[in-house]
Amino acid sequence: MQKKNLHALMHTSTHKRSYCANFLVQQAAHRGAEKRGNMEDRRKITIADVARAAGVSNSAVSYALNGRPGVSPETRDKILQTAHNLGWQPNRAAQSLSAAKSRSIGLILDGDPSLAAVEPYFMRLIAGVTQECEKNNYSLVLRRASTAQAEVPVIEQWIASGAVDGMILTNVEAHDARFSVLVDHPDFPVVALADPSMVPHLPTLFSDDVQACSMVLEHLTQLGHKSIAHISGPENLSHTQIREKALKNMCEQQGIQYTSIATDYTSEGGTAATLELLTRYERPTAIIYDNDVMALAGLVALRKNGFSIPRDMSLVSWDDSVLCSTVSPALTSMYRDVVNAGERVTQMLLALIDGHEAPSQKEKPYTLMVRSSTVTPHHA
Amino acid sequence: MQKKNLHALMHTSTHKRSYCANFLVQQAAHRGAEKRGNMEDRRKITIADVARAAGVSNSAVSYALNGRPGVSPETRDKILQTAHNLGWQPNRAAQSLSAAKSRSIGLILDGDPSLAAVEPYFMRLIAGVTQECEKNNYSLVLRRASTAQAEVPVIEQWIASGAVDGMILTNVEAHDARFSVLVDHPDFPVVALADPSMVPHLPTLFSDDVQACSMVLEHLTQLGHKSIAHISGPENLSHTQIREKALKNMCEQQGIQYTSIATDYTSEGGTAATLELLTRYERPTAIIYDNDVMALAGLVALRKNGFSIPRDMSLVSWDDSVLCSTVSPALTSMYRDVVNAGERVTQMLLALIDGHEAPSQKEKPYTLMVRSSTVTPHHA
DNA sequence: CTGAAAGCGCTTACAG
DNA sequence: CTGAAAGCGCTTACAG
Repeated sequence: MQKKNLHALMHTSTHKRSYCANFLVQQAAHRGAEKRGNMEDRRKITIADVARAAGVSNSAVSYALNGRPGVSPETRDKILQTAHNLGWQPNRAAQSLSAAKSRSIGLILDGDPSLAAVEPYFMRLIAGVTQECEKNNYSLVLRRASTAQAEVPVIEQWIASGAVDGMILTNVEAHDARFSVLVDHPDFPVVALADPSMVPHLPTLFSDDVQACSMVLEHLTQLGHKSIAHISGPENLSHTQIREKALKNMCEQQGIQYTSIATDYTSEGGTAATLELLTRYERPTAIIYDNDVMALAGLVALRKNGFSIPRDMSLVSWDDSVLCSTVSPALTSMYRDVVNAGERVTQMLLALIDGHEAPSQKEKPYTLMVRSSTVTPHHA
Repeated sequence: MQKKNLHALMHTSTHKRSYCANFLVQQAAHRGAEKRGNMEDRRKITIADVARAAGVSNSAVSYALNGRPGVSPETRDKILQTAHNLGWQPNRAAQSLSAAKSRSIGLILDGDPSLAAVEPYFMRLIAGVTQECEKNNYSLVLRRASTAQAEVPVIEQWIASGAVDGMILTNVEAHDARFSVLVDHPDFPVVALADPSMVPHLPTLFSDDVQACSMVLEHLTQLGHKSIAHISGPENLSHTQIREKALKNMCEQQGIQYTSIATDYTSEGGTAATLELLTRYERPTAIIYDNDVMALAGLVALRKNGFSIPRDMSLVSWDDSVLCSTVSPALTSMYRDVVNAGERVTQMLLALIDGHEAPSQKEKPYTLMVRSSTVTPHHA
């Protein structure tokens, strides 16, 4: 039925490109062949098929395919050969059921992952995670929830259903709603991307945001800045809290004026917070933005209000995307290798799944990319 | 036991620091307690446990939980209640094995998904796909390959292992290496995100790039442009070919000078192509970029060469990210609802998996976001 | 070194 | 309306 459709479709499109034409002929031939043995073809090839073809028992096949002792070298070769010839692949569900392992790990996208400001982060993280998964023949199972709270049932399901062997926890919040499920199941492997102080009961891969803060501050104070503002992400995120506290403490210690506004990582939030800063009596001479989208928005907003950048205001962006290096003036920013973090957090999780220890680790340090948006302020 | 932990946790969390310390102590206590009943605790709850607790047979439980006839209303209620009390969740592997369905769909990230230029596209697509998956209780399995060619073994494995019930095909190329595997398995559900003319044997969800081209051209010609350049993505992508052909044809028909340079979607590529354009004898008065990263790079490069934008050159970006609306001048760009495309392509795939027809569909039309980067050229 | 058999947790005809 | 039993495809003690 389907096949007839395809046929018709193909024949009518033959004059489009001879490439298609050829393709279609092969298609047709192939389909013709298929019609015959269809019912039989449908069945997937199992270990029993291989056993029959090789003239051995199922268990011999299993041993051979899993590289275990119990078969003679010759038998093993013969089995491997016929398995390959038949195009056998282990049935995932059967393996999982038998082993009580899914060979999958889970990641839940929370908040709005299509929010421009968080897209690059998640995508890079996923790139790293999948990269490492491929190496170990694991799959990444991706699900989605609107809030940390909404992740709870997904996690419960994962644990009870055995759909994944472990998971990666991102966007940790203070008093995170997910903690209690995880505490109830201390043997479910989990690695968090968060500061250990915020997640004392789980191994974490953490970025050294405190050190990053001190790098930024050192850069700015060396240029002569005495009044600095911080336009941050959402207050309840552990990331935000750590940066906020670190910057505040350091500024106090060094006698630097410090002010901050928490916002939401969006372009609009960045614009609004920047404008709010300008209305304050004492204006800062430098602004640190918690991401690049807000930094760009700030740059544009400042210009519209007659500021020349970097002359009248120095800007630092916390995330370093192409945007920072492409825009003019290029933005000084903190670079963090998120792809690598994805790889490492996956390594840790797989170690945990394999029953090893996975002590918390530090990410590669941030790099401060000094570009054109930070200069010595007027009065200095 | 667990509850006590949580309780304690909450009570102590009144002041920040002691929260951590206390938590650890309880953790330790918890683990200690675990050592005893470990063996029993480890076992997941199965249908047999529920049956025993409810005093019925396994099959009765199965019927009740799956909402099938075969159990009396009272029995059903009792079963559902005890299942819930015990925290039963179906074991995924067992269900998959029995049903020969994984309730998962696959997506392979190819090329370099952490390439700045493709990050937003993939992330939005994934956001849409997972969104729709959640609604239908499906999972998204994500894997990674460096090229279309490298996807082939992954696809073969998926098909033979039953790891996923179907897949979404992206970044289709001319003479795509993946076609032959898919042709060999015509019953494996696949939906492509590509123009039907490039994938005659698969249902597709396609954007109307031809219409989009005509919108852009109409906008530019109405402003008075007579010479237009196109800085495109990689030549072998079906997307690129379609846009290229459409723009070329339309320009010819309307007596507009047309030139194009294929590049790689990167910022560097955009810069280089833009500069190359400037060296040509006849300069265009407007440039269409195939993505926003290149458009921004072009804007900056033009400025560095003394061009005032939009006065000396009109710019159009094909993708509309925050970048386009935030930068100054804001870039005129083509908006495409990729999240929605992700949802719809998933709907199509799930329909196919359920044995329904899934005829090719058109995406929501592009919207031309007219902003400040396109104006009437000097000489007009 | 090899084979017959039980088990993983679910579903589903098939008898009662 | 309900229960006993076989089966999905693999793994793994356990006999030979």
